[in-house]
Amino acid sequence: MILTFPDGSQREFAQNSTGFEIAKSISNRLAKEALGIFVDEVRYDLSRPIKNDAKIRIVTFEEEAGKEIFWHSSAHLMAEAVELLYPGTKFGVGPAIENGFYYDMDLPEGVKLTNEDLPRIEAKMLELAQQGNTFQRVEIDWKDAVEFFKEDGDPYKIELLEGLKDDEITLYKQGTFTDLCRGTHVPSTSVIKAIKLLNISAAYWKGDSERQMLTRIYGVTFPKKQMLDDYLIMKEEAEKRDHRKLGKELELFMITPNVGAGLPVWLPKGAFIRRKLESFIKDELVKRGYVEVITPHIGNLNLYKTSGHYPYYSDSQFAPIKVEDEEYLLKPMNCPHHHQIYSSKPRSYRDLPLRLAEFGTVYRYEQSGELNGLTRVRGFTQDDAHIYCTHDQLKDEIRNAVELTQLVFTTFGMEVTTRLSFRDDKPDKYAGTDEMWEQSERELKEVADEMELKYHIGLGEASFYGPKIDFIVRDAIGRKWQLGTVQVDYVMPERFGLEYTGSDNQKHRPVIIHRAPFGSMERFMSILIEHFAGNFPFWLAPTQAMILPISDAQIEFADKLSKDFKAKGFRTEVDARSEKINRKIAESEQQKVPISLIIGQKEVDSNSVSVRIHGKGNIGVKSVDEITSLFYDLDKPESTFYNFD
RNA sequence: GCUGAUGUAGCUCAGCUGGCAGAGCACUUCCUUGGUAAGGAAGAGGUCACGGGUUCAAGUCCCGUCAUCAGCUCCA
Repeated sequence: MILTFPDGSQREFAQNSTGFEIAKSISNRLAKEALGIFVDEVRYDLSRPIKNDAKIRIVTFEEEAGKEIFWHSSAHLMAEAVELLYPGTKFGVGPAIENGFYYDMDLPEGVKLTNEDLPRIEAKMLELAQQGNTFQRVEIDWKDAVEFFKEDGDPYKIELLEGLKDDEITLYKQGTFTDLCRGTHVPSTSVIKAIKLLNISAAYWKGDSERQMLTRIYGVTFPKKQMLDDYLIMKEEAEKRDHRKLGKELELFMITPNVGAGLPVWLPKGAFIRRKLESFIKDELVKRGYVEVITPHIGNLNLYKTSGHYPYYSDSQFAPIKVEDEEYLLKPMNCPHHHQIYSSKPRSYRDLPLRLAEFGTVYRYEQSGELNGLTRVRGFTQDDAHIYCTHDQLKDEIRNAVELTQLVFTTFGMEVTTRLSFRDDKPDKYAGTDEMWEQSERELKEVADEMELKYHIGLGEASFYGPKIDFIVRDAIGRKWQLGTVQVDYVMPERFGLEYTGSDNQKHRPVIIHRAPFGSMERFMSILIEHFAGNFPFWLAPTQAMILPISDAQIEFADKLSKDFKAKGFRTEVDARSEKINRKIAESEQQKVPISLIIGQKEVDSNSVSVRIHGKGNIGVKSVDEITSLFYDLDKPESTFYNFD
């Protein structure tokens, strides 16, 4: 048979040659590193005979598919270890994930695992890996498979089989462990050289909170020990960026049960950065024709009954406040308030688009288990705006809103993924007519295509009143969070009876765009802190420069310098303690102050400063005029990534 | 909300099998006046998350509550 390689070259192989033999014929090294083989885009085990002419591609750990095979096989290995250590364990599913794998299992009565048990399982896995057991693929009848797992006493596998009646069933066997699995697997457990089990937690069977809670163990493995070491170092570095840790160290915010879970309190430095971000956006709003409004933190419950938020989201709202026969809700959304502003007077098509903006604080009763630093809270501020426009204006307005959101991410150099959040086929989740949905999804997609956004479509991710374009970022430890959002809404204009008078002197419904480039200030701050690892650029830093006199003799000069800088609008402090200069520098660096200005007698005599850039070091002496002009250059968003070289 | 772990000084953490509450950093005072990442000494600082229980005796064991962390479920 003729096999075609990825580079287009062809070679003849005996029929029923295996991937392993093919790899071996290329090089011994490839044979050692190969984990699987694509045969006409279908993944094969290396030991599986290839029957016909095909396009093939050998897979190693270097690529995603290789990692997937490797980690999925590792999940089987872990299951084998657990089954040996805790006989009677029943197994759910054990997939590869982005950075490793997990396996969900139902441990025998009375067995409770904690993180302390992980090294023991790791050791067992390593022992089994070293045995070099092969993964054997067994094709089997559906009935025989059910029979097998009945005997094995594993109800979860039988349930999985129920969903696979029409499929070809395969089992994989390595050592003493046999699993229902479609594969692919590594040739032998011996390729797994380094193992780290990361944590142990719980997960519902099939993700259904009504069903059995299973024990889930997460782990990661590598073909080389060094790769694990690198991974662990990276992970440690990432944890250092955690905004909860930095928020405390840099005194940015605090969360205390005395105020309430999920209700962050902003300390002076964090509040400063947040205000700075707000004014960054406000400058853009002026340029883009928005007008600012201010609305109260609570609103009549009827407002939310009209909008439909109340029935849809009553579970995640704070209970209504009853005052003199009226009920009020801590506002979970700003939109109904803004709609009142729209409808406060007759609107003409000449008034549109009307763009109402507000940093509006909203309150949602998130489940206690969901709360997480600043990324998931119960009170947060949206950089919200509602754009009321005509159909003709809609696409332009969506485009403008998306551009503003992109400006935010490019300014800070953040990597985002874009998702078109559309509805799924569960009609009770959504309001509005099919026509409205089809139209608004089409329009969103058209804009996304015209702007050449790279996006994926998230079915079922829409809000109840319309589809959205969401911008999603990752935090330091890889968790994904939605930040910016642009949403199309045909439903609220109906519900609130919003109208404008057209050029035809007839009444028409406007369309609404909900949009928030940062999303929530709290969540954005959390991501920003992690993104910069606390090293805020000059224009955002609460203290921009720390002035460090070497001895008491220079304090007077330092104070005068600081006063002059402050008069120019810069944020400088003087460290006048009787500490050695090394100490002062160390602390200024630890506080991640962008610039330290060291003042000795030489600098006083020559009206200059010795300049030290955070994370870079000493860049030499500059005159006071030079440093002032550098400060002016640095003090704007465009200088976020200023290069000091 | 669910499962599990954790909660000791402002911070980071030790405290064994129940027997006087500990360290480093930070803080205060004093000494030191220095050239690019932590000078020295002394002092002060605690309802061991909260509530209950067992015990002669509880930071330590048991129960409950709250909070935090990990994951699941949810997220306008």
